[in-house]
Amino acid sequence: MVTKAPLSFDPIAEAHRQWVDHDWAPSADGMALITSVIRVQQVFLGQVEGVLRPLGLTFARYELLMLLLFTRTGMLPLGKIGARLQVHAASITNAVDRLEVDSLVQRRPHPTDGRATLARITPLGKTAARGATNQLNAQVFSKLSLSANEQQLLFCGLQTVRSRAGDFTLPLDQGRKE
Amino acid sequence: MVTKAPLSFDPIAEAHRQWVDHDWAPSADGMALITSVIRVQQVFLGQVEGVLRPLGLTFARYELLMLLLFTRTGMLPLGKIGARLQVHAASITNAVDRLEVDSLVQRRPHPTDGRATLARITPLGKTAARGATNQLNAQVFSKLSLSANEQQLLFCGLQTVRSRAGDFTLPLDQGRKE
DNA sequence: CCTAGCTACTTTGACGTCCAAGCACTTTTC
DNA sequence: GAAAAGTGCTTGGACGTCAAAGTAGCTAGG
Repeated sequence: MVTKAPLSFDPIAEAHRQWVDHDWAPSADGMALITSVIRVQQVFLGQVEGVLRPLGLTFARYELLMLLLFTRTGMLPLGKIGARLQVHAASITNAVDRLEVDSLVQRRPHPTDGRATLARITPLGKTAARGATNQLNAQVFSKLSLSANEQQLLFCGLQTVRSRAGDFTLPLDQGRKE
Repeated sequence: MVTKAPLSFDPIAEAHRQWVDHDWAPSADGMALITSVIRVQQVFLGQVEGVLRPLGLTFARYELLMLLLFTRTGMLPLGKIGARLQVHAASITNAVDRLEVDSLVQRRPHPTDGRATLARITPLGKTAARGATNQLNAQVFSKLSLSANEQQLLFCGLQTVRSRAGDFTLPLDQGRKE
C-alpha cells in the first residue's frame, strides 16, 4: 500500500476535466471509469494482501486454495483452475509450485489423461484456507464502508462488464443486466 | 488477456453462494465486490495494454506521460508523480528509466532541491502520448458497452471507495458520496 | 557549526501476470 | 496404425508492484 497524505482533489476527476478540455469528451467517462477500476483494485488488493502476508499467502494462492476447498474431491486439473480463476496457465503453474513447497497443495497425475496434472489440497491447506478466510472476512470483506445498496449497484455494474468481456454466459439471459 | 471459452455461470456469484453456505454470509457481498473489482481491472488493463503494446508503451508509462503532458512546464519532481499516480517511488524510478531510454522523457536536476529529480517530457514524448491517447479513446475508452447511466453509477461508487481509502479529501464535503 | 532526523530517489529482491516457445501426450485423419 | 493437429503444462523472458535497505542532500536543535 502507498501511504501518503491525501490529495486535496480527486486526481481522476482532474484527468476527466483534462480529457474534456482536449476535445476528447466522448471518451472522458470511459477513461475515468477504467482508471477508477484500476486504482480501486490496487486499494482492495493491498488490503487483502496486507492480511494474507503474515499468513504466508498471496491473493493468487488464496484464490486457488479456496477453489480447491470448495471442490468435492479437493482436486482439479490445472487447466480447469486457470479457467475458473481467469488466469494464464503459467500463473497457475507458478502458484501451485509455491503452494506445493508449503505443503498446502500436492500435484498428482491425472488418472486418465497423461497430459494433465491435478492439484489436490492437503489437510494443512484446508486449515490455512479457512484461517485466512476468517481473517479476511473479519478485517476486509465485512468492512467495506459502503452501504449494502452501493455494494449491490457496484457489483451489478461490474458483473455486466465481466459478462460482456466473455467471462461467462448465463444460460437464460445472455448476460444482459439491463 | 486470457482468451478462453466462457463459463456457463458466473464464477464470482458461485463463490458468493459458497460463502453463504459456509456461514460467512455477512462477508459474502464484500468478498464478491472485491473479487469483481480485481477481475474487471484485469479485463480493462488487458484491453488497454493490448492497444499500447504495439506503441511500445505500458499503462504505467502512459499514465506518467499524460501527467507530464498536462503539466504547464512539462516537468514534475518524481515524488509528486508518485503522489499523483498513487504508485511507489520505486515504480516511478523504473518507469522514468524506461521512458528515458526511449527518449520520451528526460531527467534533469531540481533547481533548488538537490535531492529531487525532475522528469521532463520531450517533444517525442508529447507526440507519443497524444498518439496513444487517440488510439485508446477510439478503441477502448469510448467502447465500454455500458450505458452512460451505468458508467456514472460505477464511477461514483468507486470514487467513494477511493475517497475513503484516503486517496483524496474534497475541500467542501469530506468525500462522502451519499 | 554540527550532529540528528527527514526526505527524495535508487537499488535489490520477492512475487505476480502475460507471452512465446517447447515438450509430452491425445485425438483426428487418411 | 502412422502422421498431423490439438491440448495441457512448464520454462524463460519482459514488466509492474511493493518492501526494505542504502545514499545523498536538506533542515532543525543544541
